[in-house]
Amino acid sequence: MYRDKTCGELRLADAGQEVRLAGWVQRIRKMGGMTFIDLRDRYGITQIVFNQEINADLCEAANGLGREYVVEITGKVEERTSKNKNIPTGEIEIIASAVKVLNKSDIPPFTIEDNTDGGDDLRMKYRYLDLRRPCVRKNLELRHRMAFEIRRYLDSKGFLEIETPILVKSTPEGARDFVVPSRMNPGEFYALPQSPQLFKQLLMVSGYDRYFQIAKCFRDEDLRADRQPEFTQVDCEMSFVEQEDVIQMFEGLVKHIFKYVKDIDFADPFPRMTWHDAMRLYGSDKPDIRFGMPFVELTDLVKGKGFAVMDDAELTVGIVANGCAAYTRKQIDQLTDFVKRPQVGAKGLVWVKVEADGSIKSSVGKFFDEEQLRGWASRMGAEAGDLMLIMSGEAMKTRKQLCELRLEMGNRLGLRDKDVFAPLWVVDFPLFEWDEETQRYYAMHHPFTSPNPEDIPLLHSDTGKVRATAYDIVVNGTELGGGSIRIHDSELQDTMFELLGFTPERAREQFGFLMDAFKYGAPPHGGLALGFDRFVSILAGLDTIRDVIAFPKNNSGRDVMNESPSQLEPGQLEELSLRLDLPEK
RNA sequence: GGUGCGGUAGUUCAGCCGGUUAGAAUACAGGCCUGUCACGCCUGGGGUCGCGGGUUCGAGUCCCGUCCGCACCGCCA
Repeated sequence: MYRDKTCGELRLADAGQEVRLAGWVQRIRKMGGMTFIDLRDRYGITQIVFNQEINADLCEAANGLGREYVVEITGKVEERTSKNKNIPTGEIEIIASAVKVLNKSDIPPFTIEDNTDGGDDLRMKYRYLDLRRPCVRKNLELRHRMAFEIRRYLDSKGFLEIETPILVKSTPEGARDFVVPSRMNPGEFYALPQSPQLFKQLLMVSGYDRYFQIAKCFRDEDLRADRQPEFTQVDCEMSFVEQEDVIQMFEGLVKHIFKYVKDIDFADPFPRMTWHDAMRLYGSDKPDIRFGMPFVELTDLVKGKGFAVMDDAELTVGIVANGCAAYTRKQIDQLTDFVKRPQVGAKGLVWVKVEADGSIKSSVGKFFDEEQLRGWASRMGAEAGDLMLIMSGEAMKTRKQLCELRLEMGNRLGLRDKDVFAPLWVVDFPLFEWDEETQRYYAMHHPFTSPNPEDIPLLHSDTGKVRATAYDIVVNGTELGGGSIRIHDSELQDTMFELLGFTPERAREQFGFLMDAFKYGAPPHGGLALGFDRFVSILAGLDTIRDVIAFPKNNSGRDVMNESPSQLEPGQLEELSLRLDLPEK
């Protein structure tokens, strides 16, 4: 052993002990006659002292150390004469009697501390150094503790963790697959799983009525701050359950983890909102309900007054920003620019101020008289000092645009506190989504999602209206997870495939094994998957999941540390019977 | 595929309306300093201004292209 204590554990009570520590040199402070070294490991920092008068050679050796050298220190724990209250070991220091350099280090390209001088790009290139920083380490520690506690909790509820394959069959539905060529089966490919969906349903057929897995999933789509091509889900499935049972079970898990990590108690059940209400009131299927500012529709009030924008619009809808009537022209212009950005894509923004003295000012005074505008204010509940922000256009688009504006106003008004958590179940999702381009229905969730039993008669007559037995759990505007009750009846499954435009042959080719399995006594079942990376990042108060993943990919799906993806040797391609056909540059 | 922002010292950045030898902080090296803990003070080294082309008497600065990074839209059942 190179050490008998860590750099984080020694306290005043240990004074007098002879100890051996090992770690990295965080910082050297040379005072002339004496030298201080901050020695760092995973557990903390301990100050080592060298004194010219006591041991000149040793002090000289300490002066020769550099940042991030790996050293073994032997010495005696002593009470400090001047204590440092900022660190747990700040009451003691080690009077060194021996120093052994276990390894030297080049000068690191950035400083190894929470307030590093390194940019994101550089930190990713030297991720192994970045991971030495306490704030990054804490995120991975949190991730570990959450994974551990989720396993413990689900185990206590009788769930079995069962691993499912990583090399699976490619399916055309859903996200793009990552594919892996099969050497032994030339011209054929595996896919990496987008989720263990089909396997967990098969496990239900097999009678493993409570399954879970902390599973790596893969999707070959473009990245975002909260989207990586490989990510982790807490994937679960239960048999003999209805929607309510699944919601109860995983609300329990989420509450437990909030209590465990944050010591937050949610006394009441999480609120629930239908998908329809979420879209109507917040313009999003994952509303951030840390703050109000719900949408209020004005379509009927604004038509026929000669304002073409609103006359022609399918929907006119607004929000009230409390206390923002004092916004300057410049501030309102900023909001207008915000919604006109290509990412939001609105044509413009109508505003109405109810001034502090009760008078009305607006950008549409030419078209609407004061009485009409007061009618808007009364419908929207705007009072003196409030600002109404109103948008018009095609219904779904306008809702999405106003949703962006609402979140922006939430940010501006400081209503999106990272330490406040507002979980929410969104239920009654539509089963199908119409796609204009291909002129067909797609499964909003996936093709195994069961319709709401009440809506089964509508399947053929009013397909778009059919509700799914599907539910999402949303926290602070982030989709934390989602699930559904699955179809366990092969006849209903056939109907689904038919409505989704699968020929029976194609359905059989893609999902034959599942359809076969369902012939042999499939129990009613359903489940849910939680985005584990997102869960950790929400609890860590981070905007990006990259900081809770040890070795994440960058914006272009590259690992800048090991420079993957990379080209193959020609021999490898040959072995796989593959030839490249790259476009000319 | 698209939009926006960025790329200047090891690092983080400043550099105006194009004009002398491209700066600061930090890191690094040397020196001084016996109670520091973001120690302090002095000195010093360090630049392919991402790359290519263009405009100009003159380009870090303007234009075009390209590469890279970040955020977002599309995409993500």
